[in-house]
Amino acid sequence: MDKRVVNGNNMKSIFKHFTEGCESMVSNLIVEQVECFDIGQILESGQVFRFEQINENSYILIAKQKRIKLVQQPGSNNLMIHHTTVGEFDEIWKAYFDLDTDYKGISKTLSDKDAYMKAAIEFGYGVRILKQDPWEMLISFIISQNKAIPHIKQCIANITERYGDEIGYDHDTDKTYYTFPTPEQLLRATEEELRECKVGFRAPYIVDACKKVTSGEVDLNELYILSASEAKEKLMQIKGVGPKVSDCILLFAYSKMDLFPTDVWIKRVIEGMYFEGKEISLKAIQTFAREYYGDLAGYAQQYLFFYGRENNLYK
DNA sequence: TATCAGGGTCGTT
DNA sequence: AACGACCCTGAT
Repeated sequence: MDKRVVNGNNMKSIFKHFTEGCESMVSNLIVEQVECFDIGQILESGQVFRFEQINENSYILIAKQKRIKLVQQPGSNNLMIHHTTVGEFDEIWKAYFDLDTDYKGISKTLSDKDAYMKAAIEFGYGVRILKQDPWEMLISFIISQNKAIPHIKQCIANITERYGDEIGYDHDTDKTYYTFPTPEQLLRATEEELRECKVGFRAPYIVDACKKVTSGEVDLNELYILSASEAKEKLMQIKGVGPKVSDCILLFAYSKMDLFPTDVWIKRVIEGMYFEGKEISLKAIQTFAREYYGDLAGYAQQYLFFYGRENNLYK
């Protein structure tokens, strides 16, 4: 058994590297001492759509052109990642899972705000904000509008099966998985074909996104260096991308952490917690969040979304 | 069987 | 600024 210990990031994580059986040449990895990290909470917090739960403690995740299996025992600070390597961990997963960010400090600051936030963070202590692919987030959140999460996942799966490249077969789920199609690959899809993927009235929006991204009219790489409001303006040039969808893209792919995507769930939670259940405008919620949570608004949103939706609060 | 809402946005008043 | 329409699906 090949065993290796690597150390050294802000979290002082230790990685053990091992190979298991002879099923494949790709090895597995144990990440030790992960803080504020619960893989189930992270995946179920509504920011990512390409995963499946295998059992209570295991998930398959498709991201970064790869398929990994994640296992974490309840309350454990150890995370096992199957089908990956130490090299891949350093290059890909460390950033993807935002492991260099001090969630202990962030959750402490937010918990001290008020009892509601404290309760939300106690409930979702292991929530993190992933750093995902901009193009995939753009298409995924265009699809998300006026849809339930299981349906969103289904549409995205349909699109990847039809236009992505095969990644491989998974024994646990008995399914074959595909990459998320590139803008060039998805550009080949007609509106009618997209409707066959069940995206409905969003099909022309996806066509428009493909055109504007492949032509360079909207440069997704440029958005990293733009301010949140400038980037938002760019994204909203694409049909079907409004304020909520662009906020999600900028939070979940570009780490613009001061944004506060406001959907029906968050709206209800904020109204219930801070406005005595009275209905207030989206604009008022944005203003409140920006002032109250400051540059931690994005994190607050994620804790509140998970808390509110998992507990069906204020419905 | 019918109605409704779901991580909103667009086009029309 | 307000309002209905919109594909499709699962829950009542």
